[in-house]
Amino acid sequence: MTIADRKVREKEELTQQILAAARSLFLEKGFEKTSIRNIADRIDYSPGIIYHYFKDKNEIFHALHTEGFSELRKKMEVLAVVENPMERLKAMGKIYIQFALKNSDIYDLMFIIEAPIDHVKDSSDPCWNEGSGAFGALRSTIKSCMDQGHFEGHHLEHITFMIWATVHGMVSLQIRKRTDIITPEEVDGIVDNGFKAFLKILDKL
Amino acid sequence: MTIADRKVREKEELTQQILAAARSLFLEKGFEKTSIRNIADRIDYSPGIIYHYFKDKNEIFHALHTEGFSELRKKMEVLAVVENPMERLKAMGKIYIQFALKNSDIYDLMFIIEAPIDHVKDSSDPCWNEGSGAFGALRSTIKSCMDQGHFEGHHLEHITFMIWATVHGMVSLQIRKRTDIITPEEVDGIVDNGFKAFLKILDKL
DNA sequence: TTGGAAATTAAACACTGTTCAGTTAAATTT
DNA sequence: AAATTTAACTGAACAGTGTTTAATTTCCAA
Repeated sequence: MTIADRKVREKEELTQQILAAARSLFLEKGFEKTSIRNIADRIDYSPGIIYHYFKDKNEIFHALHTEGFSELRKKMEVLAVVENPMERLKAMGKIYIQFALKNSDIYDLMFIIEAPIDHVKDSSDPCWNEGSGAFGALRSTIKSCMDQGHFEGHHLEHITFMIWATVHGMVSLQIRKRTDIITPEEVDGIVDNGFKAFLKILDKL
Repeated sequence: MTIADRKVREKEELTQQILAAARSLFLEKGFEKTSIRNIADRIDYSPGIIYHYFKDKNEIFHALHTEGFSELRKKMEVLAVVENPMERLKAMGKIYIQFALKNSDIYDLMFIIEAPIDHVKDSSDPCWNEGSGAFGALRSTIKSCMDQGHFEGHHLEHITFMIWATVHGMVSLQIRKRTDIITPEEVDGIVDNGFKAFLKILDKL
């Protein structure tokens, strides 16, 4: 089986090469402007080969999308040590913002870009799971907050969505350069300051 | 001058024709998938002619972008009658959400799409003005709220950004189809419910 | 009617994602 | 060792994109 094994390994290696090239090109130029030919050029193969490893450009998108979620989840894992759910919630926001602004192109892929994202609707995607996913962690943290008496009178799903949306709104306005105008003087800190204002509000709930 | 006048009129008419075709195609297929040739086909001209009326595709984008802002401003104008600033703020949110969800492609253009939007950074764009723009209205309404004692301890710019981001976050997640997963059972009402939760919070501030 | 300016076109350029008939090389069978 | 099958890979092609430009048509003024 050594030959078959090697073949499998080689195939896996080329898959990874394609993804690595796609990822780096994507970080340089963005998803839209990264072409199949760009990727092929970088790994010294012809454009056609990529279609033997991925159905189309969107499948590459999907692979990077999944990568992004598992990275975000990894960053969230360290928060397991924070016992106080309210403190944990705040820390999650901070980490989320950090992740989004430091990996804005991947965040773009995950939450902003429009794409034939059938798989995004796939609820079985692990990133959404209660146990393993980043969003499950958010929901269950907020649940714990409610168990402690916070967010009284609120529906779990609604408040979860609202909190997510607030943080997403801030970072996505920043990423898509819509913050420059409302506060032309202090663009850099606007997300941080907006988040601080949000925390001040959450503290009262 | 009648001939020169007619020429000017004709030129203006073709400009409007191009914009009308672009707008309708754009609403059908989205900005990215609307091509210069599509627009030219629809008005029975050759593709080249468009470049005599607009510098490039982005200038068409710009024109529609500006249109969108003046429409939003128009919808906001009716709120001048609402005396209570807190009530006015809530009504603004409702109208903003309505506008975004009913004109999601234009909203896309205004706040989500990535584009060489040099003009978006142009702070002189009337849509941002204190007096005439939609954002000025938001800011000054929140200022009035603060004058009445709301949002105590908050910085005007920060709370304005945060409130805007919250509403933007909700509609943009909806528009880009990221809501299906967190609440697969109730997608339709999630923005409304999230907004209601937000209002409940604002009421306490 | 003619000359020139303005409006419009057609063709080209360099790209894009994707497909597919071939070539090439390697593995299996005879 | 030779023949055959299988898989990997290529390169050219297709239909599309935004944009430029040389040529053409249209139209008005002298």
